[in-house]
Amino acid sequence: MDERTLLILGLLKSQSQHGYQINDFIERNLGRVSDMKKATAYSLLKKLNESGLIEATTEQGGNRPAKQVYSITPAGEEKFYKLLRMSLVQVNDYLPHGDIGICFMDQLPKDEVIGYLNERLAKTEELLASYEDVPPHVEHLHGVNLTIRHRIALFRCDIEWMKQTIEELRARS
Amino acid sequence: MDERTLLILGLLKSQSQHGYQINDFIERNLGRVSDMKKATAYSLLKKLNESGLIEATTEQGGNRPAKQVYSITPAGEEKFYKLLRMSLVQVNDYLPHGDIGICFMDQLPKDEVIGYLNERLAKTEELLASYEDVPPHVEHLHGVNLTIRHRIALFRCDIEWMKQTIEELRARS
DNA sequence: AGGTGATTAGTCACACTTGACTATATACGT
DNA sequence: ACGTATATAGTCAAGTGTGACTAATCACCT
Repeated sequence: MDERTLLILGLLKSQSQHGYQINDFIERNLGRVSDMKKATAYSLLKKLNESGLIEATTEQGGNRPAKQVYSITPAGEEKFYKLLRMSLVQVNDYLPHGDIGICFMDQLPKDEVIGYLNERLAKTEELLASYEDVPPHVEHLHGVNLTIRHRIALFRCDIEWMKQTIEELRARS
Repeated sequence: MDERTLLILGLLKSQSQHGYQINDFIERNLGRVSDMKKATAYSLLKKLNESGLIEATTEQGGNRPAKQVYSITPAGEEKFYKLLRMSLVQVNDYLPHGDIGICFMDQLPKDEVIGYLNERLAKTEELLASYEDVPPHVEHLHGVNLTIRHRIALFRCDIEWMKQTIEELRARS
């Protein structure tokens, strides 16, 4: 949740905006960095507002319904820097999602498992290709490009591991 | 949540046991594969019991309070195999935890960021070493060893990425 | 026989997250 | 002028996950 707070504060730091814009930006540009959903963003905005890290001004545009425009407060900026520093020193400890299945692989015939892993391997290679093809560029967020490289590296690592695992299974008596 | 169901069904498939044993086994042997907490395990057991995938028999031992012993049902075994197959073909899509901070790194002085990343690098190397040193061995769950290798590979990948990133930051005008 | 700490066994209130829903405004074709 | 599709802006019920708590038993010392 700290990560998500950091994200919202970071976006509001560069520009005041309302919930919709924030969610839109995340969906369009940061889908590879965060999977926060709209409803979560709104509820976080509400919480951050209540705790004084951001403040809302009601904007009346024509005869539209009123919208809230959120801006970061000084307290919010402080929190932003604190969370940013925390995030930068934080070790990534992966719990790869699919590894519980790997634990129980002996419950299926070896050849069937090899088939599934090959399927997974192919899908992962496709996904990797989609990252390699599209050179990303989020205007003022240079760091995003580094995260894309990060994920490419992780996919390659996963692919190597799968190949090695399949090889080893094949070699089993 | 499917992953967690798979884990519980898998453990009950090899042996009927109560909630405490399940949680204990996860904490002791599978801390590197799942981070499911005790309360979650109990609530899952309850749900799986209600939906007929497992069944509970009350065990009265001496004058202790009664405990529930859970066993997998035929429906549960079917579900187990279904989830296992799903898990094996499922692509891992990493959203590395710390990458939101990376996105905003330009908000801090370059040298400060390099300092933090070096700290993170050192911590990750330590963690990697702890995985490399202790040769793991979970008796009847041979697949666990493969997951350990998986995580070692991911740590190495992360380390490479950090080194590369730090290098690039250093090289910036 | 009494105290202390670990082990066994489990519950519960609370926080977080999201799918599905509401509702207005704007664009655009016909 | 009218439908209808899309963008804008947000809410809410329901599900998931867990820290903190309760409570009995056991091991061991003194």
